[in-house]
Parts: sequence; C-alpha cells; structure tokens
Amino acid sequence: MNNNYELYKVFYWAAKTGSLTQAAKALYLTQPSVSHAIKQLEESFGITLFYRNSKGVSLTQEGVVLYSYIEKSQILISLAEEKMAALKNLDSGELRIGGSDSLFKHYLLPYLEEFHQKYPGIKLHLNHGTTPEIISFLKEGRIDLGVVRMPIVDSQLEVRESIQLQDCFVAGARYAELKDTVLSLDSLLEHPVILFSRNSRARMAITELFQSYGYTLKPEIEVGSVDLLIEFARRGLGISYVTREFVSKELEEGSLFEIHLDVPLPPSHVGIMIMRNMPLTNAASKFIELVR
Amino acid sequence: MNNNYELYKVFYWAAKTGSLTQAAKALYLTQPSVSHAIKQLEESFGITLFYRNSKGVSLTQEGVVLYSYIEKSQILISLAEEKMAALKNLDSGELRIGGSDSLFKHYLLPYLEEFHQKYPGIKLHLNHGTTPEIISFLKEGRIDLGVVRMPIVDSQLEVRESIQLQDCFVAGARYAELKDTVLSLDSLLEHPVILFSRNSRARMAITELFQSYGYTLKPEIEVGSVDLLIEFARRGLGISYVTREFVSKELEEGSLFEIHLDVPLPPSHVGIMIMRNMPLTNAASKFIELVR
DNA sequence: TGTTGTTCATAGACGTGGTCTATAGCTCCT
DNA sequence: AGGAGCTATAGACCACGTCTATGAACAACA
Repeated sequence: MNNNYELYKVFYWAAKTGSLTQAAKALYLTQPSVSHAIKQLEESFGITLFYRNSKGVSLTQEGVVLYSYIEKSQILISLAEEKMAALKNLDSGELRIGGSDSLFKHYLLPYLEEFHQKYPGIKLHLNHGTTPEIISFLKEGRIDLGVVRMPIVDSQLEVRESIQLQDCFVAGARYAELKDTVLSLDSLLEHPVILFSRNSRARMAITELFQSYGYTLKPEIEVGSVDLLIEFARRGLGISYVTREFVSKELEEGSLFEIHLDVPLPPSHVGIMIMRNMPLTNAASKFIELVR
Repeated sequence: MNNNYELYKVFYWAAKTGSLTQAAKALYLTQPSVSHAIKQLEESFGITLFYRNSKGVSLTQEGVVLYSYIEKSQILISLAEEKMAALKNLDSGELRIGGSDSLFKHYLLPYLEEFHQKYPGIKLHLNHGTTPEIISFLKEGRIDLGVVRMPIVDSQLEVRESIQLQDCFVAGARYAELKDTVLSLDSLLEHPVILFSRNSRARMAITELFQSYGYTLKPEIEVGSVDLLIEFARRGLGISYVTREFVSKELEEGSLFEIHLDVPLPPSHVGIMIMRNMPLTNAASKFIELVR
C-alpha cells in the first residue's frame, strides 16, 4: 500500500457528496477520473469502499471506517491551506524584532504603528537588548530582524543602512550661557558630562573621538536609559551626549539646547540586520520595505 | 492554491527528518525530486518553508505552522492505512448476521465458533428476528447477511442454499406407545400438538400439508421458542413439530423419539441471503466461504 | 412499455508533470 | 587541498492521470 495521497482527496469528496459526479465537479475533474481514482483506492486496499447505485454512491462499512480518518485529515489540510494563505497575505503571523529601547521608541515606533494598523493580524514581538545580544538572538532564530547602530561586521549577517543619526551634546537651562557659543573639546570637559552607562556604540565612538584629540572623556554621571539621559540634562545635572533626533521635541520646545563644538562629531548609522542567505518571513520583508 | 496532496507527504518527511536526502530515502524517491516537490509547495504558498543549510533543512516560522497541521493529517492517514490493512486481513472489522435464534444455536454456532477463533479481531453481531425482519435488516444495511429458511423470493436478494433440514414430529416418554408405529395424519391429530407460535415458515409448511390432505392442524399448545418446543415434548405435554437436526441430541439419548408418519414431510432448506449486486465485506465473504 | 434522464463503468488516446540522471555549488571537516 | 556531506539546477523521458466517447444499469414518468 503506497498510495498517492491525492486519491484520499477524491475519496473524501466522493464520500462527502455521495456522488462521483458531484465530487468530480468539486475537484474540477471529470466523472470518469473520479471513478477511476476510487477504483484505484479500492484495489490498493483490496476493499470495496462504496456501494454504487443509480442515485449515486454510499459508503460501505469499511468505507465509513476509512472516512472517519480521512475526513479529519482533509479538514486539517484545508485549515493548513487557509492558514498559509493568511500568513501569505499577512492576515496572520508574527514579526519578531530585536533592538534597543531607544531605537524602538524614537525611531521604529511610527513604523511599528503603521505596520500594526495595516496588518493587525500580525503579532509584534519586540526584544530589546544590546547589539551583541541582538546579534545572537538573530543567529539563534529568535528574532526575524534586528535594528542596531552600525557598523556591524559579521559575515553571517546582512546589514542595510536605514537612517543616519547625529549624536550631539545637549544641556538644559542651567547651562544657558553655553547656548550660542562654540566650545572646544577641552572646554566642554570643564562641565560635568552624562553618558549612557552601557558600552554602547555611541559611547565608544565619542570616547574615541576625544582620545584622538588627546583628551580623556570621563563621565560625571552614567545612566542606564536614554530617557534618563535626557531627563538629567533637562534638570541641569550636566551635559548629555544623546542622539539629536531623539531629543527633537525637547530642542524645539527649548527645554534642551544643543552645544556646538569646534570639531565635527561622528555621525551614527542605524542598520537593519538580517541573517545572510536566510529567507525572510513575508511579514519581515514587508516591514523592512516599509521602513526603507 | 490547488495543491497536489502528495506534496504534503514529501513536506512531512522532509520536516520530520530534517533532510531532503533522508526524506527521499523514506519515500523511495531521489533527492532532486524531493527538492523539487518542496519548491513547488513553497511556490504555491508564496512562502518559504525551509531554511537550507549544508547539514540539511530546518523549518521556518511558517514551516512550523504548516507542519503542525500536516503532521496530524499525515498521522491520521497512516492510521487509516493501518486500519484498512487490518480490515483487509481480517484482524479487525465486524460481521453482522441476521437469523432466528434456533438457527444460530443449532446450525450456525459451530461456524461462528470457528470463525471467531480464526479471526478474533472481528466483532460478531448477531441479530435475531423473523424472516421478514431479517430481510428488512438486510435491505437497510444493518446486517451483512441473513440466514433463513427458504424459499425466499425477492429480486433484490441473492440466496444460496446452505443446508437441507428435515422437520418432524417428536414426542417424549409419555407417548412411548407411538414409538415404533407409523401414524396417519388423522391419528396424529388425536394427540395434542405443540407448534411454534410465531408464523414461521416451518409452521406454514406443515399446516398446508395437513390442509392438502383435508385435515386441519390446530395446535393444543403454542410456544415462542424452539427450546420450549423441545422441553414441552420431553415433559409429555404433547407432540412437537421440530427440526430433526435440532433435536439430534435428545433423539440419541432417547429423551425424545421421532414419530413416523405414512406421508412424507416437506424438507426445509436453509439459505444464506445477501443483497444482490452489493459488495460484501471481506469478513462476510470469508464467513460464507466457511459455511459452504 | 418505451422514453428520458440520471447514475457509474469502461476503453482508448493524449500530454502533462513527476521522476530520473548528471552535475554544480556550497559548507564543513580532516 | 581534498573529500564528504548537503541542496539546487538542468534536461530528458515516460508513466500515469486526465480527457472524450460510449456503454450499461436503473429510476421516474408518460
């Protein structure tokens, strides 16, 4: 017994409709094809499955037994096909993104909103972590894509730059006297500096910059989140090094102002990172398309 | 989406083994065929189902979803195929027979025993009833075959004679004086006669016989079962009209003796009755073969 | 009792598509 | 560098699934 499973589909419809002719219509086949298929199935089992009469067909005892299994099987396949169609047109599924809190909040949020509105059936899973954590999530297959600061050098990954950000120093009213001046690096160091506590890419970049000019950047305060970085600067606890785009609201309303330096600060690039040579889910590729 | 269900079988094995090569072996195909099949499935859904790597394949997120349905479906089909094989070689199934109590007990019992011993997996359903009841059971499909007294005239039925029986009058010790005599019909009527109460074929036949000779056979006692017919005769309540083969034990041990008449009594034929032009279950045809 | 309209079964022809072989490309391991 | 896995691709072939045409059986109905 090594049947073509296609025969079960024919059997299912013949049993369900009680008519080979009807089954043929349902399957877009001709009646002789169905007749032939049923005969094949019967011969393969050595068991008669249907009584044939002039009004159609009806299941024999054994046919009923077979049907009890095949019906469930066919229904599962139908459900599977419906599910796949739903996944295909993004009525269903999930999208798992890795990134830092601040990037989610200040960069991805509008895209996530738009995506969720457009495809409400897709469940969003946001995993935050540091860049190395995100990379390992990706390699373990726990997320579909990661959003991190560039550069990333990893031959297993494919990274596309998505937006360029500019980090800068900002301060609040307490340092108003610095507002319209241009500071040198060493004069900046006369004031307390607030940096992100974790070894972020941005912190490494600015530390290196100071070093390349022969200075050492030692923060007065280290904080664990971008929000605190902003809040501390507003309250006048020091000068924070933040991403300009993430404080645009505060800059506009004047609760923070940017401190201009006499040297250019390095730009920072955000990249969308996926596994190289691994197929993306439809949801993931749609999301990336949206962000670009 | 109008897939060949055969593709799901390939998908199932590829997912299960995590290798197209292994799946190919399991399905007695070549690896390129499996590769091609999976590709077809993926294209039909517009969804990538597997990650390919140098050690084999693994399911994508969507592939896992599909597998959760298809696995169950395939297992059901396997169970169905096993079940059909069991039905085929009579390891499983049921045999539904209609007939009278007395035929079951005195005629079919040894065959039923033998059949049950040979095929212990087949459930036996014995439905007793009168001949018309048995016929309607058969037409309703509630039994596979009926065992009844002939003749049966019904174009929908096919009846095969299986054994010839002889009805006769028997009496117990009380009527010992009749033992070695030959009675005429009218002298028999001088004694109380015990008949089967229901309008059985045997009763009709003997009544007609008396009528054809100008006598009227009126039973002194009517009883509802063949066992009672025998028991009443043994206790000397009268002369019972029974099937000789059903009282062979009593005749041998001498608790009953046959009354010889000067006219021949009509023989009675037992037939096995099935629906004409309806396929039999394997169990039913095996049983009929056994009885013949 | 023939007629008509169903049903399923059978025969034979056709052509698609599933399967094969051969080969390439890739990764990992020795 | 070579070998041993794995999957992908290309191209050829032929089996088999599907078709059309027809037959046979049966039911309903005039």
